[in-house]
Amino acid sequence: MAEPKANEHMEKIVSLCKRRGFVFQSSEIYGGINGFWDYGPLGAELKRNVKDFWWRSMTQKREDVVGLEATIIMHPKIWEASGHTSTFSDPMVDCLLTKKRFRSDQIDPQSGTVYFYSGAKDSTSEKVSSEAYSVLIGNGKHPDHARKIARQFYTTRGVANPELLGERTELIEGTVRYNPGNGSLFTEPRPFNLMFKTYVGPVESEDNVAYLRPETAQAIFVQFKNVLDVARQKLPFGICQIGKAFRNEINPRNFTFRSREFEQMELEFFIKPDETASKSSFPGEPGTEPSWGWEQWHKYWVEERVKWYESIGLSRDVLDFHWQQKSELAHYAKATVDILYKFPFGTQELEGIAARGDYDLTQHQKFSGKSMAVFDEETKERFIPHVIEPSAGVDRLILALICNAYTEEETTDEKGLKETRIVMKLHPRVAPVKVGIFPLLKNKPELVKKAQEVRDLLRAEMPVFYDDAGAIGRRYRRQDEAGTPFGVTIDFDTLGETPDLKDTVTLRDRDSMQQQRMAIGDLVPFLLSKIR
RNA sequence: GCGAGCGUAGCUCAGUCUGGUAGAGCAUCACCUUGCCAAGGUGAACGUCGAGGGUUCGAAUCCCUUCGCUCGCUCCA
Repeated sequence: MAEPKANEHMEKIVSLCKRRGFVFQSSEIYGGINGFWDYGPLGAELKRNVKDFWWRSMTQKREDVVGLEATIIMHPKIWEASGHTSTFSDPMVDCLLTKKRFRSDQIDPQSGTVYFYSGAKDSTSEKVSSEAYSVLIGNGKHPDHARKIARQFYTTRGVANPELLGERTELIEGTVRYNPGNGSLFTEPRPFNLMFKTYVGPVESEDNVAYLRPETAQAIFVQFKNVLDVARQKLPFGICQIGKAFRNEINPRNFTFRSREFEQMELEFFIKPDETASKSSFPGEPGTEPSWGWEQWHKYWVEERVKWYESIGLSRDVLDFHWQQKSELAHYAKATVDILYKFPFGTQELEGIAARGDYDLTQHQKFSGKSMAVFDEETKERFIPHVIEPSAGVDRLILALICNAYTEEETTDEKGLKETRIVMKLHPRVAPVKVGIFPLLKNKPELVKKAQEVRDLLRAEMPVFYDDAGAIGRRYRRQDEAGTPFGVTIDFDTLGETPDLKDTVTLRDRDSMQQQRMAIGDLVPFLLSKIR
């Protein structure tokens, strides 16, 4: 049974997240709030490290990508142009019999005879349902069709042997209130707006409705021209952004995986349309070939992103890839590749890399009336750029890193007793704390003093954690759970008990538990080489 | 949103059926001990039993409502 095991595994991870301060439930003392999560001390550092590393990799280390930080609340027209206002607020209905959900605007109007019932009573017990119900059947069909469906419905309402009450019929035309599949009545249409709504200004009127952005991408598109004007970039080039987005999810699930408030790291990489690109000069610098068409750029970014995940410890064998079929593609996309991680609760998406064509800029040109076209000096052509969009969810990446790092190791101690060592094998680049610093013994002031000197030396360069409480092994194990990749212990040799070893410390590796002797002066360069 | 299960200390859980003023282990803090891989000693702190309401002389326990979590369905432009 794989299922209970996966749950058990996930529960251990959730438990560790709370115990060590990676993730807390938002507003916990008030009972929590569904779909919102906070990061504790270790989680906040981990997330910051991931975002900083992404930002450095995407923009600071590249010539051809610049950054942007836009507001969460933007002009509501943006969401009309992007299609979110219409597709995010469909009225939905549920079939009362099968519970299947439909968009009420996609139901084909039907005609026929409606059989109404006021309720049903059980023929063998006293049980009664007084819930009204009705069934639509095609004209000329036998009434028993309707009665059969109605009896099924009342059975689901707890009436085991329903005897239908108050039957009456009515001819009806062009209704969308009944399930075309089985004739069952739907629930009342309920609006489903996945965007969080608010009002700009003190008056709550329809004129000043605004939305919390459901994705960060649109901000980049609407500022495209401004960035192009100031950034001294030529196509192809990109604009990236890290920021919060909000979706009022129907059903948040799987710990932080699907939250209502989440953070995205997105790049919109603008390229020439294939016709223009094919006339452009070749070759350029690696990663900036101007003559590449969208398919080459798309592949390029998929590969870049996979390499990036590898560089923070998510190797190709824990990732999975899904090239979306034509039928799965969103309305704006020419091609989409999902990068997925094998979570304990299933293989789920971390990032989507979409070739969006010129859909977004064209929409904004249409809705704003402002030209989004650029002029290409080389080919003397004007065109609306096309876009490749690698869009990653930060919070689900953090969860993937945590799941991937969580390791239980069976070890045997000196007495031959089996014990479990829990280690968070986070990549040193993203680990919240880089090094733990320990005096071998607390009750020897010389050791403590020297350890504090080492702490101060290292603290200037990286996050450190100083601990002198309890046995040394216990302190190592505590840092194992926090994911701290290195431990430095100050012992009597550090103080010069063995003259050759004066001013050296033991450096313990979290994953192998191996120790090596290192001069204090070598610590900073060594550690920096591991964490950068 | 529907259905099922669950909610007691920081964590894992016992106690709930059979109502009588709250327990264990681990973790935490202090001191001691500890010469390199946790769980030695002493002491301390920690829960209005998810919340609200009801029944009762008395509710963690029974009833109702609600919030949260998990699973299945649904949803995920």
